[in-house]
Amino acid sequence: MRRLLIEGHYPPGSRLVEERLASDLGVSRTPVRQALVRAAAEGLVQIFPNRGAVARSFTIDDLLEMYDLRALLEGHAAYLAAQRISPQQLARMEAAAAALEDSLNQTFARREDEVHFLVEQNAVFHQTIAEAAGNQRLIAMLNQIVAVPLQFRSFYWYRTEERQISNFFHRSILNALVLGDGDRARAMMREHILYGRDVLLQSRRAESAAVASGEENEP
Amino acid sequence: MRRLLIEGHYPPGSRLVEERLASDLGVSRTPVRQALVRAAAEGLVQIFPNRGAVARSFTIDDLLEMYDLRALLEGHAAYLAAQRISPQQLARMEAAAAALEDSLNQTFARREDEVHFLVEQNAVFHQTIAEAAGNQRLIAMLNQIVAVPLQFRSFYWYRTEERQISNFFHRSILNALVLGDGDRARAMMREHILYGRDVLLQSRRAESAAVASGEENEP
DNA sequence: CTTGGAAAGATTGTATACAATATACCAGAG
DNA sequence: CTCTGGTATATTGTATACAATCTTTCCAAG
Repeated sequence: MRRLLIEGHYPPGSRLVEERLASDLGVSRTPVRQALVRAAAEGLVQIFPNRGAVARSFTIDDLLEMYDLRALLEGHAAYLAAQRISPQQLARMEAAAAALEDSLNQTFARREDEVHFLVEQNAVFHQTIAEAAGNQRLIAMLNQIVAVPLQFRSFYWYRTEERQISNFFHRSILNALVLGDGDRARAMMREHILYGRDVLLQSRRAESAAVASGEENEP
Repeated sequence: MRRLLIEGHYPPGSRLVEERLASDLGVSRTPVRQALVRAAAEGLVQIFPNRGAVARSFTIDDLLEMYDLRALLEGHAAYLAAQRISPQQLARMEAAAAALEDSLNQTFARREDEVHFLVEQNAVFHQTIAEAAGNQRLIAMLNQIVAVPLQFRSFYWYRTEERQISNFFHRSILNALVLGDGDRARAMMREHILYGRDVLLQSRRAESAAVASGEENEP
């Protein structure tokens, strides 16, 4: 809920003074505090006793940790889904995969709209698998992990080549699920996520290097 | 923190009225609310908007879900630990395993003390592996999952045969870690946990049956 | 006897006030 | 000029008061 506000608006590492948040949101400190406690439990902010909260910043190691767990959990979800997924759920995934493919030939009014659409359809694809796995706690854990890198990975959706590879993985996973082959579904899902991780890290490293060198020789 | 209070004191499914908790703990509603929000984020209680919180009750299916995830996560932790564990950590695990073995021949003043000791040493063994895996988020996730069934599994520690088998698994895991064999460590950890699951479920089912049949033909 | 609805009671959600704690700033001594 | 100590300010932690919402009860009509 407040997650969206925190993710986008407040830069990582910045102090979150309760009174300021309260006036920003037009409420008093009480509900703000609750939201902070909750966000802290989800790992989005850190609360230091008597010293307030800061928007949690994520290092490269943090991202590695999260992607490692995501590969494990989503791989497992895909494995379980292969035995239990319903025709309706398969249809929804099929539609999402097709939408992601079609979008390569579509043109959007604004780049933001396009990214938003891609993130949305991708979420449908992955959430349907988690749902089909039929483990509520698994879903909850994935929600915690998947949400975090969203603030970074927008760039991911800008490059055509990565999108094509991503689409290919989606089709492979879908195919394995249709065949009920849990092992293949898991393997493909793992690769899909670890590939996404590598793209993200490559980009982050390039970014850091650009910043380090002064960031003025860019095209 | 409040977790301990909730686990032991308030029966699952009971309403947690804020004012009552406040007077029980000698504080006002404000900190109680925060604790409830936090506990809800951790899955220990459920909060229904405008209708208050209830101590979450866990069905057999919930336990199956948790053990499934625990096998996945701890198995993964054991796999990672095989490559990274330090001699100090191995020594700590060795000591815990030995303590669990020795306790079979020891006699305790009270049964409660014995169970407490066993749970403690077992926690050291498992937490050291999670720690050696070197993934903070993995540790956090395991803490959430492992804590919950503690309210049920005390019975587990009463039977000699199960304890011997559990000790055997501990030795197998330890041996695999010493050899740096991640695959074996993962396989043994998975079996260890799934065996624990089966024992727990068997007991729960027997319990339900006893309740259903009137619970008066018991020795 | 059952059912609909309104009022009373109980409980949660929010705002505000005050106390406790940490941080920043300034003065004075070394 | 630097370091130490104290005071002032800012911010968090808690308590209490009030508003919003839900639940229960009771009464009347069918």
